[in-house]
Amino acid sequence: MGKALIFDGNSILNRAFYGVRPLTAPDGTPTNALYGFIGMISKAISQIGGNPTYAAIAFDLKEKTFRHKACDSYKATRKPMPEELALQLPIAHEIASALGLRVIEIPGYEADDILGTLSYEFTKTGEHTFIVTGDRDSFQLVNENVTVLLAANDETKVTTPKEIFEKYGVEPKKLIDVKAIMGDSSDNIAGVPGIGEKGATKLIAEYGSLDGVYENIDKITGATNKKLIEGKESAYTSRFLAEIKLDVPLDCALDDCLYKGGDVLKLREIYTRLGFRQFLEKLDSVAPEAAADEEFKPIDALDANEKTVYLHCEDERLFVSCDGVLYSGDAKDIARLSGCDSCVCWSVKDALHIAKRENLELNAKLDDISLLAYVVSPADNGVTFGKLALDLLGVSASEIKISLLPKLHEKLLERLTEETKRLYEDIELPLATVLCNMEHHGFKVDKNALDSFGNALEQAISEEEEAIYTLAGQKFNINSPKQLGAVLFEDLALPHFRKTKSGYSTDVSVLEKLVDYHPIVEHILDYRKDTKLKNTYCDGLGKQITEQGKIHTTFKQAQTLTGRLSSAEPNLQNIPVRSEKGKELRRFFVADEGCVLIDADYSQIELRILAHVADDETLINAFRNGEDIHTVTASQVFGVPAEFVTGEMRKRAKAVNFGIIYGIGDYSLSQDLKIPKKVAAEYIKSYLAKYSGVSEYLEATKRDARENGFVRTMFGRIRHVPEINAGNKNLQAFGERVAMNTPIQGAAADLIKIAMIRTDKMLREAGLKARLILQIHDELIVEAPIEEAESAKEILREAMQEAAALSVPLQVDIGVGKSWYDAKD
DNA sequence: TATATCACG
DNA sequence: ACGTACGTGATATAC
Repeated sequence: MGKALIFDGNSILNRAFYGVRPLTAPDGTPTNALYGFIGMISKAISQIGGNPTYAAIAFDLKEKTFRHKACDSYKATRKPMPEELALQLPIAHEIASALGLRVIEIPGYEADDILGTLSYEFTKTGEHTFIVTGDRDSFQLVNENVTVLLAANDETKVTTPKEIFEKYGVEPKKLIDVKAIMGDSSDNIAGVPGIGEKGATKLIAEYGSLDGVYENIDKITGATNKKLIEGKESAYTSRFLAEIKLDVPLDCALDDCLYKGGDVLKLREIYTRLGFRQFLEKLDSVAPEAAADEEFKPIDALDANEKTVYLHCEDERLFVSCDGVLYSGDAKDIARLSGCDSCVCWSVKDALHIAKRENLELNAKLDDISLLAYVVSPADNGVTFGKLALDLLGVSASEIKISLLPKLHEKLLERLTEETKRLYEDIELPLATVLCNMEHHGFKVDKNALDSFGNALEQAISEEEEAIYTLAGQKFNINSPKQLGAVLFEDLALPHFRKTKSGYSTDVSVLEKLVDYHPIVEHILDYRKDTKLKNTYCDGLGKQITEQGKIHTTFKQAQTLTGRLSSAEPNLQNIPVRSEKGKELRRFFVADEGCVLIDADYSQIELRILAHVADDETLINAFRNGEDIHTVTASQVFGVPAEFVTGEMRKRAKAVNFGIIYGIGDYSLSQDLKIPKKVAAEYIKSYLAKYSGVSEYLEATKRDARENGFVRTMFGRIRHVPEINAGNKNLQAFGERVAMNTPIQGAAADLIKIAMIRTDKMLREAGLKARLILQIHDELIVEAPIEEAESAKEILREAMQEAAALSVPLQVDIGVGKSWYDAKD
């Protein structure tokens, strides 16, 4: 017996639209529904074991406001399709067809009726039919030859007659009669008013059908009887509407639905247009294109003198394109590039690292393609070659192809605006050199002390383990949220406050609520803290210490959506500080011999930027007068003079200030402060009333984002916010928060980058050996020979404080010490 | 590979 | 009725 696979096109496209986060093609077309659509179709094909004999997809035609028999209110109340989805509908047709599905639309009939008819016809030819849909209407079609695959967000659930009987208590065909009585508001089927799913199911299970119910109407008593009699006409109309037709006049022969596989060329074209890299790569693996590997000449043959060269460095290898000819060589061959006029790199920082190691200077004018791409449009999870090649050139590539660098460079220059050009030239590009030096310099760490701290933790962890096992009365893996959840919420029967998609939540906020219920909880919290410190910091960092006793992080400069740097392998931007025990780790981050560390951080940088960009009088005055900002906010929000602000009021005001920066919500503020949502909402309202400049600014920013599709920092950095115009309400709300937060967080990121470039420059010009070694978003660390400490400190202060002239002063707090712990006070 | 958790600003 | 603050990276377990 062969297999026939048929899809409810509108239904799965709709599911995909609401289930997949917003995505857009390079030209701005929304593509999220298409992305999910393709995924569901491929998944269904593989789920039925591949190679169906027949494959088709049914769509509703647009003008389906009536259904065969006059019923003019039918679906009249349905909301119109959101524009973002409507735009994707014709492309879905195109894709379905390219995937090898026969597309069927019949005027006057719904997709359901087409599916019904097809399954009926396929059953006659001896096929087993699989119907893929997102809603349950098709369940009435299920029988031993017809299976429904219900496409949920992530999984498809197979539905057989047996399962329907178990779940609904009637056989599939009887679902029509059930629906005739219970109705279906989403389909505007009235049913019998007053009887719902339970009652309808019971009636049909007992009397077999709608006719059976009315034949036995005398046996039915009470209110149900009355409702049934009054609703009889509606019930029969509803039954007509609920029954899927099996005799739709198809406009094609069954043989037209024979499945012959997808059209790879056509799919490649569509996926490229839409920016679907992953699907493209899958196509490539199925039907590899004759993409000839790049051929390289030995680099000895290169004469770069006064030329423009394109360079990519990969570990120890160099790849160069010059005059359209490709060369490859070793790190040492970077010398061959001296004398070139212009060196366009994928990553200037990588190139500088190699040059540094070879004790060479790259004198040419340098350009950085990844950074150009970053200022043009920062990407989710960072700028990568693959994404860029696809967006700009429509080429699918999983690794860097040197031959494409010239084209990418050209395309990016076309997209550069005056503002992003300045951001690139004045900030990102010069910063790359600074970061290279910081990474190369590294941070000295006392490995022995780190190890002994780790051993002490180990001791504590064992004791906590013991206590936990004893209190639980069993041994189990405390690190497994699943096992821990079972112990806490089943064996010990503690109340669970929250669930994750895979079970009970066991995170701190939950555990903290449980400490008074059982002594085990305290131990688990300690165990969590200590294993985190041991695994991530003692052991994790320990592995990264070089023979020279230093740790060299890698700063990713084209990674975040806001313009911040990120630090990885290891991450030195999340070394503990909030807890006393964790903070101890900073004692092991030390200055080199004869040196001290100078640690400087901006005070309230984001609120100061908010004051400036929002031009809020109250906020500006508070900063100009050097007042404590959280106290001022408390005084405003709670309507009391500053001298009457209590510690608790200040704490709450501080949370409100954070909330404003993040794009506030009453629920989250209430969670944070452990106060009722209503009270939190009042705080916010009160804040926005007092800080009218901020309020107006936030509204204007959201409006701009909706109109332009992106937001911008005062230094010209942009971030696209497609979410703000999404169909999904939660996503829209997220888009609004992003729109409010990014200009602030982003400007702070821009500002400290400027400060870093200035610090580096000023230290060098002063002839000092002191150097920047670390950045943690609003904090800079310089390592300086002891005798330079004072001058380096003043340079750092000036570089940071005068990085930009805002309408409020920038305040920098500085400490000096032998270790990071000592330097931060 | 994805999820849960937790470290930071 | 639902879901809930912005931005990251590392580690563990479990699929």
